[in-house]
Formats: sequence, C-alpha cells, structure tokens
Amino acid sequence: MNDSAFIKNIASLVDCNRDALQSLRSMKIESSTTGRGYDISKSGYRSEFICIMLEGWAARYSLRSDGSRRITGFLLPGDFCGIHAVCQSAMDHSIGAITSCVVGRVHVNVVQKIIDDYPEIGRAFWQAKLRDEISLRAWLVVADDALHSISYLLCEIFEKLGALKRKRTDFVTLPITQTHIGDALGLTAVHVNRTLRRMREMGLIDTKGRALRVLDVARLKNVAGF
Amino acid sequence: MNDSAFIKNIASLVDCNRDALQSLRSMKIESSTTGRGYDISKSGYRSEFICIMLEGWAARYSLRSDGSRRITGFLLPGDFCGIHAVCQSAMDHSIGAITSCVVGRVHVNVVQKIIDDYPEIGRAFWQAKLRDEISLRAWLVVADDALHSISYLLCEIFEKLGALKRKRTDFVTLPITQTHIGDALGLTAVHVNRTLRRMREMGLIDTKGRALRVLDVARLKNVAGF
DNA sequence: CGCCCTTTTGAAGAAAATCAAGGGCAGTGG
DNA sequence: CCACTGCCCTTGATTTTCTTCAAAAGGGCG
Repeated sequence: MNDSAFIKNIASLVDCNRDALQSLRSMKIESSTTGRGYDISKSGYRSEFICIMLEGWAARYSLRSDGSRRITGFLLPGDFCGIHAVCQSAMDHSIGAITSCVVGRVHVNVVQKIIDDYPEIGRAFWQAKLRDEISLRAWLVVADDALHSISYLLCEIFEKLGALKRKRTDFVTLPITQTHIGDALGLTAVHVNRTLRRMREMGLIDTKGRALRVLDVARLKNVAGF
Repeated sequence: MNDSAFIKNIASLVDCNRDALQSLRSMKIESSTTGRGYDISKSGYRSEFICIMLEGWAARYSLRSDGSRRITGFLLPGDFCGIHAVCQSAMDHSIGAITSCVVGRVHVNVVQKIIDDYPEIGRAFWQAKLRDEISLRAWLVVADDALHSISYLLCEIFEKLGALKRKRTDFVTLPITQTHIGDALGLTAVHVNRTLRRMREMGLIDTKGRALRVLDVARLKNVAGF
C-alpha cells in the first residue's frame, strides 16, 4: 500500500519489466511527515533528494513580491518532485503541504543508478516531466476565464483521483480550499466562490462544505475544454 | 554559423567534452524553410524528428475553442522543440513561424544515440526542458498584472537575445507584433498597446514602430521581478 | 463554548475586454 | 509613380470581468 501509488504512476507511463519495477520497489526510501501548511521543499534549495508523495496533498507554489501566492501545480500520492536534483539545479519554486503529508525521500544517486540500469525508467521520468509541462501549458491556455479555469482544474483533479483508483471520482471531499483554487488560477477566493455558485446554478456541480459532486461530467469537461 | 547557436545553447547548459560536441556537430540535419505564419509542427502530430531553430522566430501556441490563440513560449535560433518524439508522445501544442524560419530536423534515433553515447548531452536536454518548465511557471506567476507580464516577457526576450551574442541587446527591432505579446500573456492587443504606452510614459522603454529600446534595464527588471 | 478558518454575500472600484474608428507604413499592382 | 490594400499601431467610449473592502454566517476543534 505504501509506495504503490508511485510504482503505479511510473508503470502507467512506460512498459517496464519486472526487474525494473523491483528495483524501484527496493529503493532505499526515507520517509517523514510534513505538517499541513509547512514546506516540503523550499525555493532556492539545492537538494540531493527526490521527493515522492506517499500520503496527502501538496502544491508547487511561488510567492510574488506583493506577498500573494501562485500555485503552479498540485501533488497527489504517487507524484514526485525535486527531479531538479538530477541536474543539480536549485528549486525555482517551493512545495507546500496542503494537508499533512507523508513524503519519501530518495537520494539522487539511487535514482540515477536505476535510470542508468533501466532506461525505460528514465523514459518514465521524462514522461512524467512532460505531463507536468503539458499541465502547465494547459493552465496558461485556460487562464482566460474563471469558469473555464475552474472547470478545467476540477477535471484535472478528478482525473488524477481516478488514476488513484478511488471507487467514486465524481463525489469527493477535496482537501483544498477556495483560496487554494484561486491561488492556482490567479483569481481571488471571492471570485472563485461566486463562480462556483454560478456552476451550481448551471447544474454542473453540487457542493456541501468541501464535499464536491460533479453532476454532469460530460458537460463539465465540455465547459473546461478538457 | 549554421547550427552554432544550437551547439552554444547545449554547451552552455552542461560541461561537455570535445567528442560530445563533435557528435552534435556531425548530426545529420535536414533543414528546410517555413514561411511566416505557417506551422512548423502541428498539435496532435507524432513526429519522429526533433526540430532545431536555425533562423527566425517561432512560437509554441494552442488554439482555444473560441478561436483565440495562446502563445506559451517563443523559440529563437538555437532553441529546439519536439523532444516529445523521444517519448513517442503526440504534440500537445503547435509551433508557428512568426518570421520565415529555417528549421533543422534530426531523427529521434540520431538524438537517442548521441544521448546514449554522451550522458552529458542527455543532461543538457534535461536542463533545456527544465528551463522551459521554469519559464512556463514564471509566466503563470507574473500573469496577475499587464505591466508585470509585459516587463517580464521583454526581460526574458532580451536575455535570450543576449545569449545569442548580439552587440546591442537593449535596442532591438523585434519581429513580434503587439498581438503576439497579447497572445503570449493572455491580454488583448489593445491592452498591450495601452500598457506599452504607460511604460513609455514611465520612461522604461521607447518604441518606434517595432523597434524597441530599453531605457532603464535595471528598473525594467525590477518592475518585472526578473 | 468560544475561536479560527472558511464560505458566502453585498457594494464599490479597478483592470481588462470589447467595439469602433482613424492613421501609418510597406508591399503590390496598375 | 501613385493609388490601393492589408496589416499593424493608436486612441476613445463603453461594458464586462474581476478585485477590493466589508461583514455576516457556518463548521470543526481544542
């Protein structure tokens, strides 16, 4: 149960043989817990470790000069971050724990060795990076309208949750607040709130506190252009 | 003169030995010209070739359902695109020629072989991807204000031009229109125009047609948070 | 119970889009 | 050589979208 989300994530990206997967499973992982609101990794930090999300939600974010926060991506169990380390580059952004997070840390040399031994694993990392990049580009593309943006973000999150094989993916209690959504999309929490209300009125979704149900998945995807 | 911008680009990212560079220089490149306004690569296309910009300016872009265009990055000589091919993934966006472009195409197998032979070249490609990703994230972060966005974009472009070793980088005739700037930042051309006027009034820049001079580099970077 | 965080809603204001029109400049063709 | 055409820049007036400021209500938790 522990790191299986990560293994599944990798395995879903490329065909890899049993040995390759076994080498991933036997990676020496040092795991620790980061409390909600604390940073898992800080901008400017030059780590020698790659972080694997084992439990909880986290966000990539940057702070602007006026103190406002921009979230540039969400990290769910199975996701990883800090591949910068392979290039010995400093982090250009921080990773903050949205909920309490259990994070596994693997030394970059261990990862490098596995990549060297199993090129398909290397390709999987490439794919994962590519997926991040595609997501970033998509966020730029949808960022012309609050309704589009929010719909798109919800679709993306629900798809990620689906990959984690939850039973129901159309009805979930999300750990993120409306402020998080706003920070992710460059909107104020107030405007997110109003737009969510509009989406309720449109019959797209239903919310009760932080529980969110998608009433019309097809239409939501359509609105989002997903 | 031909591919030197690309070689310089790679060489600037990692330490690589003479053999590695030589293998890059001797890559079999098939070059062709794409007319201004035409696509160098199209969204959804699954190419077996990597494109290297030899001459001209191009843009990564996506079309929205309403027909509007979002530019997600500019490509200058020395830049490359289509690394998707290494992962056998389809392009998630198109590449359009802003000016007439000379593009070199290298088969993915050739690139793969060089990466296999010279790991440092592989790291350089990683670095380049990382740089793209950082740029994408930065665009998201600055996208809260027209003045910031435009200033940031100008800084980024001038820095890229600087890396191409132009004599003057503070006074350049850019091939991009105000519409391009707007498409890149999610603004209308009209608003870009007004903001540029404001920047002129602030004494940051001076424009004459498409010729652009940065009057106060330090202050521009400061405004941009670059 | 009381506190803090989040959600919700209202009213006013700022930022950017839209609509519209005029002008400059370069290329094209008579 | 000059008129024509298309593209781009520029500016004004108006409308929409989003923010800001403010306040109240709900919900979880020590």
